Amino acid sequence: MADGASDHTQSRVTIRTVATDAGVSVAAVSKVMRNAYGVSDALRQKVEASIEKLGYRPSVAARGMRGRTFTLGVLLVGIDNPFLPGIYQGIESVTEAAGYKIMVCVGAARAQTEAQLIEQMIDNRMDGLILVASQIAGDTLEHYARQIPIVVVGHHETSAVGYDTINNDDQRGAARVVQAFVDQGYRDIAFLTQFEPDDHPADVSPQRELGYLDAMRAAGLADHIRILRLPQSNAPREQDFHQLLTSPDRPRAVFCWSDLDAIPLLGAAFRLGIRVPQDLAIVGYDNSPVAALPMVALSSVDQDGPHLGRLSAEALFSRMNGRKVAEHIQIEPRLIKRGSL
Amino acid sequence: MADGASDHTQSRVTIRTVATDAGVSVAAVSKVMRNAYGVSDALRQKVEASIEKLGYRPSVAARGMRGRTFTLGVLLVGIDNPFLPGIYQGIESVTEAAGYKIMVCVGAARAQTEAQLIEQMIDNRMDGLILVASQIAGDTLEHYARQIPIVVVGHHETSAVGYDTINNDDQRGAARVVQAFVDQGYRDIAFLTQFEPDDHPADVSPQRELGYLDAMRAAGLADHIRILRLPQSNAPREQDFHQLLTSPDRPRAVFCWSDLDAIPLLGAAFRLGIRVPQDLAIVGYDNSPVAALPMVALSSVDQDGPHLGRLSAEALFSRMNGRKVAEHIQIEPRLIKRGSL
DNA sequence: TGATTTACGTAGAACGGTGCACGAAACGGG
DNA sequence: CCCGTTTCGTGCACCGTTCTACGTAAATCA
Repeated sequence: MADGASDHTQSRVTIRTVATDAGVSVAAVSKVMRNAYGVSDALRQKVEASIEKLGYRPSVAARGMRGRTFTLGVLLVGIDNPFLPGIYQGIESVTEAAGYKIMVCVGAARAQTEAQLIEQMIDNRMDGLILVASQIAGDTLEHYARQIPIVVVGHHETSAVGYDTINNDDQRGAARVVQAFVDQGYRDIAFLTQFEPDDHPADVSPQRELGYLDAMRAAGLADHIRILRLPQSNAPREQDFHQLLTSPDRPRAVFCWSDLDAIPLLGAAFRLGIRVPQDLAIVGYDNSPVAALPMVALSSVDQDGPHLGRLSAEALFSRMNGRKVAEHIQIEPRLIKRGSL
Repeated sequence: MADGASDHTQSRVTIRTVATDAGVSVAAVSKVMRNAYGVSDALRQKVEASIEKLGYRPSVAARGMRGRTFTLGVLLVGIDNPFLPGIYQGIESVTEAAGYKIMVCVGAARAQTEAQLIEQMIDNRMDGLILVASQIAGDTLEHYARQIPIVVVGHHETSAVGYDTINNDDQRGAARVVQAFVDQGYRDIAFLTQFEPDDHPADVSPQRELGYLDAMRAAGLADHIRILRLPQSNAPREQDFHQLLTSPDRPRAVFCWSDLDAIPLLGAAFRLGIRVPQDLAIVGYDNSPVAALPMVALSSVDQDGPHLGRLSAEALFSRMNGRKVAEHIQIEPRLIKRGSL
């Protein structure tokens, strides 16, 4: 445990330093910084000159104690999820234009860790929070939402009252996949997931499962419904896939809840010499960059991450500006067809 | 631009609330929190009971004004670089054990943006900084290092005095690749990069270039030295690759500065029907997860990101504990051979 | 037992900002 | 020319912690 402190005593330039240098009061400098009402041009220029000269930057921490930090917190599920960069980029484009900064916390897809990270961001006095694919339960979120404006992306809490949700329509996306399979003449279509729908019904995977079930029934394929539920894990699951693919009743087509599993599955098939799509058709979800590689050529549902990101940042701003009634937006997913289907 | 503030006036539980509730002074509560000297068991228990009851969490921002925040800042080049998750995980493993939190800023591989982000983290009163693959010039870093303890990963500033650097030995890694090519009988070995060595000689790519040059000369292949320098860009570069691969003097073997370019190059080759490795051998750097997919099977140099991460966090802690003399650590890279070579 | 430590708890001044309340000019209308 | 408005700048009380300095009571020693 680290305990001592080094002497990085570069005696920081504070608002007082600037005030002294410019020969005005501290309050005057503060006013200039916040461009508040009641500042003459002469004053403004004096102060700005001193700020420039001294290289003054206000302390976000200190500012946060009374005012706002102009910083938004973004909680990401993990750092290696291909679905995140697009969303992040969308968020950033909006926040940057608004002059807000972003601080990121990286979760571990465990609800308790994520709650800690949310608290950390609150304790760091962020002005608002965007939670991406968080697994936290709805009532916990309502609790935090009373303390800070929150927008959730990738989590379907449509009855949430204290915060907004932004999603692609996962049920519709799943339906699109089933439809595409059916159009190609497939009937034996399985759904692969690693989540129990009862645990976190608001998560994306159960939503996709629901969409799959409905679409299969609507297509008259209720008898062919088949859910392959892997044990939940972050570890590579080559064994599971190997077993699945070599089993005598291997499905003809598999819809994977995410590219995260679809791509390794494709890899396992490749290794076993199973031809895709002749012997096995696969479709994933999230349209990660890897899916687009020609040697992968995985069909996948695109969520338009940047759009989701932009919408969530905009929703957060409007909420920070006083909107009280919750918004629940869903955008249209799009199936990108490649060689695997 | 957002300007109003909502009424998230959940009147936060502060140290004063706790003090009143427990019937002690504010200072006493503070002492318990920091488990400082001079607290009786009775006092501690009273206070802890109140903390528990009220769900008190200290404000990091306020704490940062006088003491330490127990939070480290991590600056990442971008969010979609496959080389980052491993490093991040390594950092996290040691910071978590030490009871420190992490806040992340995501750069854009532009020096100016990154400088702003560093300032942002300083302004947010982080206790120390880990910069991953930052492109900031050495003297700028020295400047910031006077204000806050800094460790740099993935940037070879071996003469740095005010901060530490942790790297894999990129020159050696490159040499390993050349050696492996030579061992297989290749002579026409090109190096593919998108960076000018003069711009940022401390970056990893110029280091790998240097290692390539030395190794080629050492192997008596000075005449076969060939640097393919793409225009620097984040955009997909299918055209560049297409042109390179269809050119009459296409090299027999290509060592890519990073999997970031090696994988798309492999994709372009696949699309053109160029057999790998029969017609074209490719080796990358960073050993990203995608490289391990059987249909990709890209040979690549592994840096052991988690190890780099752990070392950097440890270096940061030791620096925060008062070490003044800079440390410059290099670990051994390892070539992972797969089908592409 | 009296003198000295030692242990414990508290007051209060920082830290670096914000923003309200106030006063002093400058302005303008009758 | 007087008085009510604006306009501009300042003083100061916060915000939620840390931490030094200090007072008091208990424990230790001679």
